[in-house]
Amino acid sequence: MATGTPVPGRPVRGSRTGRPIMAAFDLLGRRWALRVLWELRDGPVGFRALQERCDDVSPTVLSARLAELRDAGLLWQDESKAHQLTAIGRDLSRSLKPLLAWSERWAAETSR
Amino acid sequence: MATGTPVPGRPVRGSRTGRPIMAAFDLLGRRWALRVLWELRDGPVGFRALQERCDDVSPTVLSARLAELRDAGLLWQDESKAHQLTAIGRDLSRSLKPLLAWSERWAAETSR
DNA sequence: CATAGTGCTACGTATTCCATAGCGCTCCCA
DNA sequence: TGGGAGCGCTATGGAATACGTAGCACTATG
Repeated sequence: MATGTPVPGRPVRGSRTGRPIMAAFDLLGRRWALRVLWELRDGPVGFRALQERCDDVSPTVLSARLAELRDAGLLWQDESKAHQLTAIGRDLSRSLKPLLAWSERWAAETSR
Repeated sequence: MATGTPVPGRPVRGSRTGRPIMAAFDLLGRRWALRVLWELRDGPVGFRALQERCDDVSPTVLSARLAELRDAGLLWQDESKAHQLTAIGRDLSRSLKPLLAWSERWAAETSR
């Protein structure tokens, strides 16, 4: 699984260029990846708690996403095995904030 | 396919709440969704051209993603069948800009 | 010990994605 | 007016991914 993790600088699934944004799209465009980052935005969370927050995602997939995001350097595990964001991971989390605001405009738009 | 499209205000795959951000995660967390929005950021593009820009994504998936994004109100087709962003779609595209900047910091971080 | 809780893996099934082929249509130019 | 080239998009079968359930190993607590 480690070698399949998208990382900037080398070709990824869906792009031969290795451009960072393409690696990001590959990494984040996998099921539950965005959600996991989102649920970790306020601090460390254990495996089962994280699973609950993600509407009981199957442990198989959660484990795979966590491993990928860890390999990509976005999160890590402390001594108590809890998962939490790294500095660059928190940075990404902040970069996703505009998405929250957008989604509410989208909701307003859609309900009209 | 139309009924499976995530839309804010009703339950989506991965969340019963229907909160807009969750619908967005479901919609955008599908393969090629982010990439398609990205490639449409500068104006209308035809089906085959879009396919090329997305590193020859299979037409099956491209067609599915386009239908979902269309149902979600993020893009539409003009008379010549070219696909382009709606106002709210362009808004989302702008909201993704911070992601580009982040991906470059990530690349710098990773190569060290 | 026993019980309960946590982190995570195994494994079989369901869903999604993918590659290739090709249909129907329009445009162009002989 | 017909033949070719381009377009948008769908059909189909096989490969990859996600899902759901069960359960193992470990720790803390009684």
